[in-house]
Amino acid sequence: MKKVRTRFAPSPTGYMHIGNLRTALFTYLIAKQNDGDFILRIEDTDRERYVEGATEVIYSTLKKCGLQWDEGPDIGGPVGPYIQSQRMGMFKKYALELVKKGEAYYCFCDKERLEEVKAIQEASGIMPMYDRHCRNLSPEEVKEKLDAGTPYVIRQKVPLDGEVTFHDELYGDITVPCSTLDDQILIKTDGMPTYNFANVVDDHLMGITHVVRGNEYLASAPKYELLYRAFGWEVPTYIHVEHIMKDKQHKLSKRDGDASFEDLVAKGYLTEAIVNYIALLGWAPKGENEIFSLEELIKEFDIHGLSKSPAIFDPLKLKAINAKYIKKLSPEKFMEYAVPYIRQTVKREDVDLARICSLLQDRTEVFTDIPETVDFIDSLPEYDTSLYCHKKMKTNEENSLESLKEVLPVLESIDEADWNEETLHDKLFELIGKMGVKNGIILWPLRVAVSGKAFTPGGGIEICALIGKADSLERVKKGIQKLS
RNA sequence: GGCCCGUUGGUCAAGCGGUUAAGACACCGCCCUUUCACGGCGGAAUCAUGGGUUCGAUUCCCGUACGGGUCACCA
Repeated sequence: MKKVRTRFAPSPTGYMHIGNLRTALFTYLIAKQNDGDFILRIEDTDRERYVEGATEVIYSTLKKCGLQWDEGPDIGGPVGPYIQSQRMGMFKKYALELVKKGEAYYCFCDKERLEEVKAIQEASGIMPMYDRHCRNLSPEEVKEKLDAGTPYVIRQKVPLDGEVTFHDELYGDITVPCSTLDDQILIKTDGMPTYNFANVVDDHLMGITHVVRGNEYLASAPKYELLYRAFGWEVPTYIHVEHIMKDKQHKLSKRDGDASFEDLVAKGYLTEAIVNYIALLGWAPKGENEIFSLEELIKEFDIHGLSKSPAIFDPLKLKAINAKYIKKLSPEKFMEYAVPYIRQTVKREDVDLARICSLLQDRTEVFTDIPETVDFIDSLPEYDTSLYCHKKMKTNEENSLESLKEVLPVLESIDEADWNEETLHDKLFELIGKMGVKNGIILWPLRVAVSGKAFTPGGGIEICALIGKADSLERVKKGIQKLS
């Protein structure tokens, strides 16, 4: 069997959209699970959209995600060049070949005429399409115009009737009447190929066997099919994947601020979690497990598990997956990631950062949540006394006040030198035992008093140990004062 | 508008003619626990709609509704 070769062909826009990254991932997975080659081709022919440094964004994102290519602009390969703008010269020859075969033709219509035709068609409610004015020019007429230097394009000669059937690995066979297909332009007036034409020729020349692309290209697939047939080339396997949506109506877009890989990294997500999650967008694994490393994805991925309806990007689910990856981090690695975030709000030097991290790791979903969850360490936030009321703990403002009044002398009695979790635990449980109450009656109010928050990393004991004796006492007193 | 594609629980989704209709996320309840969290266990679904085909349709066919894509000398 032929060696599998897949390609990722992004335009350098300076921005790696999640949908593109997912296409790259799927493309990579198909290559690797078949011991094939993954090729990177930069499609930079749109000069107007060209952004400085954009190619580097593509390189670095793919590398970070582990999608290493086997051939590409930077490492070369047997079918280069891999930057489309450097391939521009080679297309016209193929278009001319089609003209010779009667599968394409010269068109000398100028823009004005085309617009006129279009206007008339639109006015009469017909779908705008080239009226094939130049389709049947005689060889003499063509030669005459050519000799006169008339500007021209080369158009594909689509059959006037009948239908075309093309195959998509996901959708199966799709049949379309030829009458709905336009005689699309292959070579522009400037001699350069259009995207659709360059794509077909490049894929063939590069020996691409599988093409994964967005669903928006489904409509142009029949024209591709016709082009391949006209050349007599083997058609690659096409897999059209659905879009990634923000919600049922709207695509994930740049302006939402979470559409690109960089956005997600900035939001505190781990690369591995992002890759894992986007694999799950529109693809469902066979088993029940959803957590996969790249290696595991290569084994598990199956294009037939792809969904034919749009996938909606669910930030909540990404968070849950990210949390799982954070839990798997070694304590050292977690600390490396977390400390900069902790330091955004915790400036004091006398805190045990390692302890904060160990308390934080199991309850961190996204790193960017950290600054807010630890902001009480430096200073007690303003809080409402309703926090003291907890139905399950059976606490209310009255008994919380009682508890804090009992707790205060106990805390005061502990020596500065013995101020640690162990001693605090012993002393407080001694008190709990003496009072004959449930843990929560004492511990809940204490946690609220020293943190001013409903959710904290660690309980009252850990927090007291963290912020030290002086602050603990002060905050408990503040609590008593608020409740009195 | 023409052509193409899709429609399963609050959300994302398995499912490919006969199932107690997976799982995840969210939610609720319980349990555990040095209190919140984490973890564990449990809970909830007339498969968009109307017709067929079939002994039997979530699964196949047709229509309807709704949603998406596409109709450039852009990629």
